[in-house]
Amino acid sequence: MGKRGYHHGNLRQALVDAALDLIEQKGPTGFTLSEAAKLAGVTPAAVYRHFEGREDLIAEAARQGYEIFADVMQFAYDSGQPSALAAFEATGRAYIAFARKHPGHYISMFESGISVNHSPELAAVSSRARRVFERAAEDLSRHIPPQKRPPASMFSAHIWAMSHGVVELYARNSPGTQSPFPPEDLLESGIGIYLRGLGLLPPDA
Amino acid sequence: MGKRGYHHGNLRQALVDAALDLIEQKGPTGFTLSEAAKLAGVTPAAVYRHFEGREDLIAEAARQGYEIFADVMQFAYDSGQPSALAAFEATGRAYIAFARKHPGHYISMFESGISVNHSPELAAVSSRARRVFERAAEDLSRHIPPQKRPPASMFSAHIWAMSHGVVELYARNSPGTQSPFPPEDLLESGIGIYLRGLGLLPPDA
DNA sequence: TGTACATCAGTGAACGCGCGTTCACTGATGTAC
DNA sequence: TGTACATCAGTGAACGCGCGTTCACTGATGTAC
Repeated sequence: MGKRGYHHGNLRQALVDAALDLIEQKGPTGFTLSEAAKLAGVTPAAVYRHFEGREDLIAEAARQGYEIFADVMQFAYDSGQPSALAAFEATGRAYIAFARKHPGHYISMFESGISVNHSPELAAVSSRARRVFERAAEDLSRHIPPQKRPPASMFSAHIWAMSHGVVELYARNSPGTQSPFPPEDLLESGIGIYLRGLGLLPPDA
Repeated sequence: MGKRGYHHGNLRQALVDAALDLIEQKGPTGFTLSEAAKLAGVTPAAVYRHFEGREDLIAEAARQGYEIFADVMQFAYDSGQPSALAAFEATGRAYIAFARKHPGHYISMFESGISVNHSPELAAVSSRARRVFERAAEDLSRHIPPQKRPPASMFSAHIWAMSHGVVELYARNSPGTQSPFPPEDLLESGIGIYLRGLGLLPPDA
């Protein structure tokens, strides 16, 4: 199944890239199939050779995003081993690094309104990403005395929520508000305080 | 300047209410000026008697949202006095209660892409809301020994981020994901752990 | 190597649609006398 | 109280636009012989 040759070469991926560009620039609302086609140097009708339609194209952008996201998180997790704490903190940093480096993907995944159940592939890769996050939380929570240990999934939900909140509120200039601190620092210090609250960091580091 | 009488009575507010309904149901993307007019029982052109256009209508919905939001936060803050901790926790709870009770407003404010600088009124009321939040954080941070005290604005940014993240990720069914915990509990426990990390709650409550 | 043929990615024209916005108007309401 | 007039909220028709999508087609590419 050679993709080289033919008229365009690899229009499918070119369309995904165009969509990511547009979504990054103009938000999920501003993205139109026609414009993505134009950006890829092709007629709107050509899109239908590769995708079922507009939503399907966004879903593919999101899928590729989750794929990168899951890989990046997995790599961060692995590289922090064997320390549970280091692994956990690395996944936190990887989260925000991903959002910064791949804003088009991030928006497709979390702000485009696409359902994670759009396709089985999308559902699969999104839960792969979630599992990395949860595993990091589980490993770390083993260091907490059982009687005061919150469920690992709650733990990871807290961190995910704070990460996402930081990205949405402070890592974009959109709300017109200036972020008072660099998002990376904001998240890192927030997670630090949270982990201290769990007794996983010394009380006065 | 009597608003009663005339043809409709109070079309301006009816349009805002219609917009809020639509935004709540179909997201900021799904909202159209024409549909809002139809919902208010009026021709699209009539909207232009009261608003400059589509964006202006959304901005007014957001403005009313911030107004309610700031009031609610202020009330929560006041009713937690004189305890700084109680006041702080009350504003946290008020945040998520607002998001739950006024989803249309919440979306207009934070997800519609409207700039907080659309109008001076909008900018003013949004910073009023932020100030309540920051004041609660400042009061509370006075109980932290100065040398290990983070800036109050960072503190409030952490809490705001976690609150927003919980709302976006777990208080909507949109991503198809089931929330593993009620958002209220998730946020309350998250804030509790965070405050413990700051030494503002006993280590094993 | 050269020719005939099959494939199928991308074309270009067309469609119906709902959008936001404009404009001259109309007719219910409020007001002056 | 009644009549003439002014106001102006909402109408209805029209606009140009870009959207997503369809369809029969064409012509560059790859393949068989």
